[in-house]
Amino acid sequence: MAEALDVVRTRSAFLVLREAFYGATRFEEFAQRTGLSEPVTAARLHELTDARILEREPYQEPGQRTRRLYRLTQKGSELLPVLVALMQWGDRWEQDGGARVEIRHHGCGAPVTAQLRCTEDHAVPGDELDLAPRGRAPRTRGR
Amino acid sequence: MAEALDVVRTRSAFLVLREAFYGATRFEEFAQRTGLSEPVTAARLHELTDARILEREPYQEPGQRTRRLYRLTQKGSELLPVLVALMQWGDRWEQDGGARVEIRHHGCGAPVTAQLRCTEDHAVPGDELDLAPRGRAPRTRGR
DNA sequence: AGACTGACTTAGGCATGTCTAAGCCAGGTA
DNA sequence: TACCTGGCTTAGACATGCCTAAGTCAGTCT
Repeated sequence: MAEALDVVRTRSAFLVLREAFYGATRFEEFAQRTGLSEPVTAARLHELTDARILEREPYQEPGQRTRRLYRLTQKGSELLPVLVALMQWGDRWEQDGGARVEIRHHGCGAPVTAQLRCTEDHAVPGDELDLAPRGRAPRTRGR
Repeated sequence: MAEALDVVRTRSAFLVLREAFYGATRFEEFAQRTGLSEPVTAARLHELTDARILEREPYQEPGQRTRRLYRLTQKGSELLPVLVALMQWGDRWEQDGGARVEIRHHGCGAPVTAQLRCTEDHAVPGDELDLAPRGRAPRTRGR
């Protein structure tokens, strides 16, 4: 899980990723929205691109020079449940201020949450979960 | 979401939290399993306790002095979907080595995943999601 | 009483993350 | 041609994260 951790570990990487999900594509968009300095923004965009979480593509607006935009790859998009789960938890438990983000199903408009399901499609509460790390006895946690 | 980020941000905090889910309760268990040094382990346990993600409780084994054990609070337990989503992504995309953790439904034995669902109980793929940030992130330069 | 042990704390140091300030470069505009 | 602008890179400094080594302290065992 080392790489997964790296992606979310630093504040800056997380913010860049979050803005990618919100729809940022240009360098300056990332820098402004995240509030990060330009060097850090550049470094994170490179790292995320190297990790194939973002990809770069040249584009050109009329009367403008060619530029590069950054967009999420498939691998990057699949981090969405992590982000959603984090936001959800923050909204529920964080003291200062309520929800900052609305997450809704585009089709039906209903709010979206990240939840645990088994492949038999049962909703799985925390105390019905077996977490079995390599080599150790399974333990049930929760509540 | 600042606090949610803090919880997962540093490597050490994440590892401590992960071991709490795996079932660690004693100081030395945390230190050994995470591989963190004692000072860092102590600092993270304190911070997580202050954040009410863990709670301490004195206990005593026969013939032993009283000790404290650390366990997840309700608030802490609800971080589980975040962890599961991260592990799942890591197992799917990480190069070196396959799945390190098995996550199963205790009742039926089926593997568990974190997935996005709306309150109408539709499974929500990434491209059917409306992410609408309410109010832009303030520029927080200078920490 | 004195040694032992688990659970920490303190001190000091290197590595990493982030910042500001300044510079560079390519392409379009005047 | 010279200038301007977006998109970076470089340099230097400070803050934080993590480490090792060593010390402290409360209770148990002999």
